[in-house]
Amino acid sequence: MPAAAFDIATSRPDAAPEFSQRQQVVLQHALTLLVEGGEKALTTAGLARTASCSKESLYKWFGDRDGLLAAVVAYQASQVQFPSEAGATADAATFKAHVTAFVEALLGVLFSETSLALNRLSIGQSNTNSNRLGQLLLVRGKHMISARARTMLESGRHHGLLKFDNAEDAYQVLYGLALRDVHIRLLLGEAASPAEKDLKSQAETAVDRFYQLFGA
Amino acid sequence: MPAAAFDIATSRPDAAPEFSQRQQVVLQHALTLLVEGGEKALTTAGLARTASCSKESLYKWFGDRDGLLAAVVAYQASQVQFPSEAGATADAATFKAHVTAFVEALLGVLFSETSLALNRLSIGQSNTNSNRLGQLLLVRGKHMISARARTMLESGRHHGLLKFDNAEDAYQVLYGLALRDVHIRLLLGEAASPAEKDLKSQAETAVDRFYQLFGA
DNA sequence: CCGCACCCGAACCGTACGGTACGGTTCACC
DNA sequence: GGTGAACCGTACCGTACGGTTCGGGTGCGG
Repeated sequence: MPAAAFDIATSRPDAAPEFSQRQQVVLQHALTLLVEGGEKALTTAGLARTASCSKESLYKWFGDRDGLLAAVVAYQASQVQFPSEAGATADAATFKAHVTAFVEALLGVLFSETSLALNRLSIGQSNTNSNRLGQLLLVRGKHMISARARTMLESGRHHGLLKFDNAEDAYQVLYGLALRDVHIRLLLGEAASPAEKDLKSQAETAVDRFYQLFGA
Repeated sequence: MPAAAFDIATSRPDAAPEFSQRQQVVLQHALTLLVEGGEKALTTAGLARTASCSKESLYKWFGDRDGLLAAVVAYQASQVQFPSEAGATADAATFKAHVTAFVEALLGVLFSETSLALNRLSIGQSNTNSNRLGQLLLVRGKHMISARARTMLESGRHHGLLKFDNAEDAYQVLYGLALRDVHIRLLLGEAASPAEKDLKSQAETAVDRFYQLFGA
């Protein structure tokens, strides 16, 4: 992304955005504004003031305001990292622990204020301008995660630890058991209860129930 | 709501809004605009033109634009009706069928374009102006439904058909099994797959799994 | 020293939209 | 027929914000 404006249409979904150092700092400021005040708090003038850059640079780098929003989503998606799963299927106990760790990491990401803010942004824009943001968040975020999860679950099935027909279906059940209606409630602005903030026990409960349904 | 502006702060959460006939027609037009083009498509001038009323009336009835949005949410929430549960716990089979019907109705509501549009609207506004819309949707929508569901599930437990400690917890699991990540994907603008549109079989699968976890 | 690339800050423009004011019409009621 | 409330249509105002332009400053290669 050296000189041309950020264009989601021509960038491969799995390609790293490769923003310059300066641009990443600006995008981080944009993210902060979004978390604090939602979409209407992210104005080009406000971002330029906050990040101490000129509006001219914003437009040179990101094309227009939509490009800026897309860049923020792409940037944040590239920041999310999940724990590696090397050799996680050694035995039944460590595999289950690995699944639990995955769910806990998933909850940690989805319940973070930045993730909530970007989901709110993408959802709010999802019935305008051909819905680029929603697609971006899905492709760069959810679909990547679900692919990771499917390979993990299929590894468990391959080792005789799990039993299911359709990995995608099994993952969706695991997702539902872990998230239930908490995600939508948080998106709507309700505060999480103390129990819901205990991600570790939430993940354990979800995985226990998942094993009741899909354990071999 | 005869002459005063709609004020969420003073209206009881469980009170019917009681909009006049004319106002309901206008709110229906507003809902249509929202479904078609999202929040930015609902302008006061546009609504006045579409509904053949004057902006002056809009401001007299609803106070300001935020009041209009709140009125739309309240109006639509008052329109949602669930099947009655009279004598549903006669025997095990009819109770399970009743639970399945409830889940199917829940899916039907949450997957409808109007519900999706209002959720998008509320979520998009949830970090601005003290988040009145999100609270309204939660109180008038989700919490009412969850109360209905809890009494239904507790009736099942009372008749020895279900087994759980916490009805709220059990309901959330049922919700998660039914919705999984479909709701958030629809909110983000992804189209539902053919299988996901078959609400009846979706509900049956979810209830079967629910019974595996909580059946007596 | 010159030119060039890059960037900041500020001023500027056009427009869309929230909100208000006003004249004219309908209609119920006396 | 007179009166007043409710309402429509339209014109109008103020402002916020997206987007552009311009002057000036800094660093660098030649």
